[in-house]
Amino acid sequence: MTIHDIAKALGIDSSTVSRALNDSDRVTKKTKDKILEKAKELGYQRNLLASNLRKNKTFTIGVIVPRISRHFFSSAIAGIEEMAFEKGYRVVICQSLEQLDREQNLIETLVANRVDGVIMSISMETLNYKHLDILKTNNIPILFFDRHCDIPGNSNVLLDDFEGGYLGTSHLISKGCNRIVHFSGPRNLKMYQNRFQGYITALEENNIPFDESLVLSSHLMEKDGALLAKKILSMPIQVDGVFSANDVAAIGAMQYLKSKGVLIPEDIAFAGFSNEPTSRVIEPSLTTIDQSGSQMGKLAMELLLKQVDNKQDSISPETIVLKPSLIARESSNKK
Amino acid sequence: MTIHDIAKALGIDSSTVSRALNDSDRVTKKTKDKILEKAKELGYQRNLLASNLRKNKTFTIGVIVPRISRHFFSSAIAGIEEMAFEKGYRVVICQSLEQLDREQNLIETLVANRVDGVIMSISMETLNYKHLDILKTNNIPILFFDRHCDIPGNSNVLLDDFEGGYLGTSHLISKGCNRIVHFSGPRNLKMYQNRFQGYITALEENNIPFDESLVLSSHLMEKDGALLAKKILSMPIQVDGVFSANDVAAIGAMQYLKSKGVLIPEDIAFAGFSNEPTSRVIEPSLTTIDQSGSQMGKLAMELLLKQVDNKQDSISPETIVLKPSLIARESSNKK
DNA sequence: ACAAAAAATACAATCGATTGTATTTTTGTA
DNA sequence: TACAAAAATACAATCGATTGTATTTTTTGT
Repeated sequence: MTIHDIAKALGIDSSTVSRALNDSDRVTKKTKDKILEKAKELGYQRNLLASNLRKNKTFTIGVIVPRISRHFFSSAIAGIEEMAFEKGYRVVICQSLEQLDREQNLIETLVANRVDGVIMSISMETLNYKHLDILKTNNIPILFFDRHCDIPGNSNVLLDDFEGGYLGTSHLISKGCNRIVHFSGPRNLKMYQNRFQGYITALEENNIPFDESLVLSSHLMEKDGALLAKKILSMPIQVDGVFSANDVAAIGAMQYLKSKGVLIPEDIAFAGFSNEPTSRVIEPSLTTIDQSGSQMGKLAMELLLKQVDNKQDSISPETIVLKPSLIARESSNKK
Repeated sequence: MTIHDIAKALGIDSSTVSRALNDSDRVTKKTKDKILEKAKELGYQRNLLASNLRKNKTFTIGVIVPRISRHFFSSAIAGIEEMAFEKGYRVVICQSLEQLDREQNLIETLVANRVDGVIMSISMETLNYKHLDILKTNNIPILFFDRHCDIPGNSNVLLDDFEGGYLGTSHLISKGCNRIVHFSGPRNLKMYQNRFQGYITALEENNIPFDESLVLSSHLMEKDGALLAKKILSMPIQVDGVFSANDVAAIGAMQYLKSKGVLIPEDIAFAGFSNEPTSRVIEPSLTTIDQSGSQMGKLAMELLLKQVDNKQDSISPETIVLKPSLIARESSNKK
């Protein structure tokens, strides 16, 4: 069922049908009505493949995240999708599963599908950005989101991780902690470096000497948290607080410690990062740094669409750094 | 950059270029190599819009879920996407936000984009399926997933909700409950009807009289759970167990009750449905019915692609019903 | 009522790739 | 060497919608 079928059925030309369906003022209302009615009667559905091909525009944005099922990403996607829908765009969502080769493959597919723009959060394996060149070649704007990427000329929507690290650590200090362990993530991710720097700065500002042995790196999974907690208990120093670079590891640690009879927050206070839904529910509820995925998603899409919609007069790239906020809960509520 | 540019650069015809790029054996290896090299040199990227238009096939599957950020759906999507990727398909993910008009809009967009198939979990507002007709008109196979839809001729991948309802309720009864409230969802969703039937059957088998006033319907959000919990406390009957059709509502209720000093499971035992990550962490940990989203997603995609790939000899629709399993935790561990 | 202006519609090229058919080139064999 | 068969390549139509230009129809003013 095409515009030609409608045209034939009415004995008119397909160009008139096309214009009528696009509500052009080059078609009189009478024929417009006739055409619309016939279109409905025949169950016509515009073929966007043809339309997009001709117009060289797809109203589609590609989104690549490491893993859809991570709460932060799924809520970010929800925000991205919502804003896109509002602005008349569609979204193709892909997951890199933290693998560089998948990421590369996805980029190529998105280019082949002629998306109008790309929003992505790079994988942990991504150390260079050669595979992103074809986006530039094809003049497709890209926006990095959550995970920073320092190739110039692109927009970023990020969280101020330094500030988050600083907030979390300062909070613990203000509650009376001064031997604070930091759970950090893979060292190549800027995000974790920044949270770590925030931790250090908070210590310095409060004249607490930095102790290298209190920084424990891992992949920050729940089981890592439990392992690190075990390590804490075997330390010669009496640890009285933990600032974890994510909630998941903090929760793993808390559960291990609780099972060993350690009191939280009295013996060891906790603060995490990300505000996972679980953190509100665990007992004691986990103090954390909020990073509103949905809001970041909306912002990212809005910013990218500004570039997409004004491609010809090339809007200059912009980096938005969102301020995180501390959510103080019971896990740090030392009296 | 098109095949015509490559053709012109080499002084050959674009049809040969096309065939070379598709590795047809109608092109000799020597010219193939020449073409591939030139394609790489010019940074050629196939235009899938044109290709799909010509081939009338997009290798794209549309996925509509109520809400991406719900854990069950995001893990299902992860499974869907993984299987699609493996089979050479792409996935367009959309959320209906439980709204019928959005759902309708999304269906139309997917049809206009000529997706090869649709996987969907209908919204809570969806009471009739007229808006799905255009899929049939356009000969696009659809598979319903998680939320059953009884229009004939389609495949379904479902959980045995009856069995789940039965398992959860029986478990509570075996722990000594006999005045069990059931939190149910919107009545139009078969899923909730089935969980409810499982609840009734478990009561009957244990000679516990069914009491209509113990069935409380809502949208099963966390705040609904809290509201229903309040209602429970004002009931003339002394309730001693709650079987909730999802974890989220159960958690909302538990938190309200805990704040009111009600002991769980001693005063009121709880069982939920879905095995949300939070359920493992709340105290007491929530007994629940497990439904593996990722596995369901993979299965759904595999089944749909069977239909898509053999459209001409119309594979007969199939309904796969997965068996749920009970995860007994502390919230029902009455001694 | 008629020419000129304006409005409505038709014609035809185009987007980029695919594919059936026609033509040219190569290969093998007598 | 010649000729048929086979292989390689070129030609041209097509997918469905859009859009600049040309043509026809209607409207307007005198």
